[in-house]
Amino acid sequence: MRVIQQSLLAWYDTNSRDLPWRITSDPYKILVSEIMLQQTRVETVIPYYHRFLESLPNIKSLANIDDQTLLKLWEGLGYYRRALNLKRTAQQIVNQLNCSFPSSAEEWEKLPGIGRYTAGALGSIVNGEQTALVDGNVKRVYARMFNIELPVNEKNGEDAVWDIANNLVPAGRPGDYNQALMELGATVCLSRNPSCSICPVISHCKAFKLGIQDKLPARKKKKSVPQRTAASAIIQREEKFLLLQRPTNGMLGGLWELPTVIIPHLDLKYQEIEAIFDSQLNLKIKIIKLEASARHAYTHFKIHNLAFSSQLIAQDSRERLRHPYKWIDKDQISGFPVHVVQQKLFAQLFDSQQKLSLQ
DNA sequence: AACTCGGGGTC
DNA sequence: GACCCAGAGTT
Repeated sequence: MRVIQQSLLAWYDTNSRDLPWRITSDPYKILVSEIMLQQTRVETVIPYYHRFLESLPNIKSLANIDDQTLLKLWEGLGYYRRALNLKRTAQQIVNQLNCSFPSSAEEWEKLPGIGRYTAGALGSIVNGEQTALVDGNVKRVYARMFNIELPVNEKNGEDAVWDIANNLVPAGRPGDYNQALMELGATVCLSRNPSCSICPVISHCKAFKLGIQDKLPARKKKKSVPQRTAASAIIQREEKFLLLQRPTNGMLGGLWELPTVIIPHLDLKYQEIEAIFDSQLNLKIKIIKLEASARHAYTHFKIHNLAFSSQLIAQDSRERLRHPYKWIDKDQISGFPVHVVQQKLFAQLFDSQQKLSLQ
């Protein structure tokens, strides 16, 4: 075994954090952790991880859960497609693989929601296979260690890191080595102000030798994101209001919200917004008054979401709605998975006493 | 290769 | 504001 690998493993043995998915060898639990950790920080995942496994302790319980319960467990974690794909993976393991988990990265990667990184993680950690993995941490560590100048968010740079990772993953303790690499990136080889003085592999780091660790890894800049405006309708009937479910295919799929449309800009006349509700949702309403407003930033656009108290005009229009819907009491909201912009609106509408006393 | 798909922490 | 995080899937 090479010096880099020995140094990193020795460092990992005494400096690794006590993360909940590291004290188990249950493939199911490790699978759940890896999916949750995609593009999501360790500290964010931990409470979700515990709650998820408490409700769904094994692969069969996940395979059989209904989507609404599943999404409620995922609520606030983001990238909700991950949860639905994870369930599909569980179903394939139960029904097609007879409850036996894949035995290699190649087999893992055939399952939905498991790409190159996650397959490498599961192959090495669960199966003990000598297989590499590259995530944001590994890109940063290796880009600095080997002075990779190519942008790591483009194919060339990514391939360069994968080549190094494939060459360096050891036959012994591949799972620990891969985790050590990520642990180093998460706690020492930080994006900003890396703690080079305590780095166990500082003597192997080209960037440190050149004093350019702050300039690596190189990334191609992303373009700025557009601003969008949305209008939501608070439509009350007796003590209840109308909630719609978003289509499972698109963004925030399967989650619930007030009837909501995208509008071209902020200062449309009420009449014009009403026409958009009609054409987009088949919902004929009369807007009464602005009640709440929330802003939110997604990865590829920003949104300003307004909420208007409204009246339903055509009583039968609900029968032609393009989405699943429910009339619910405000106390029932907590039973539905709701995305964060709408949570912000609900907080303004219901949590403060002066607002919307419901008729 | 570019785009879609969340949310939150950080500076 | 911009950047980034144990990325994957689609076009």
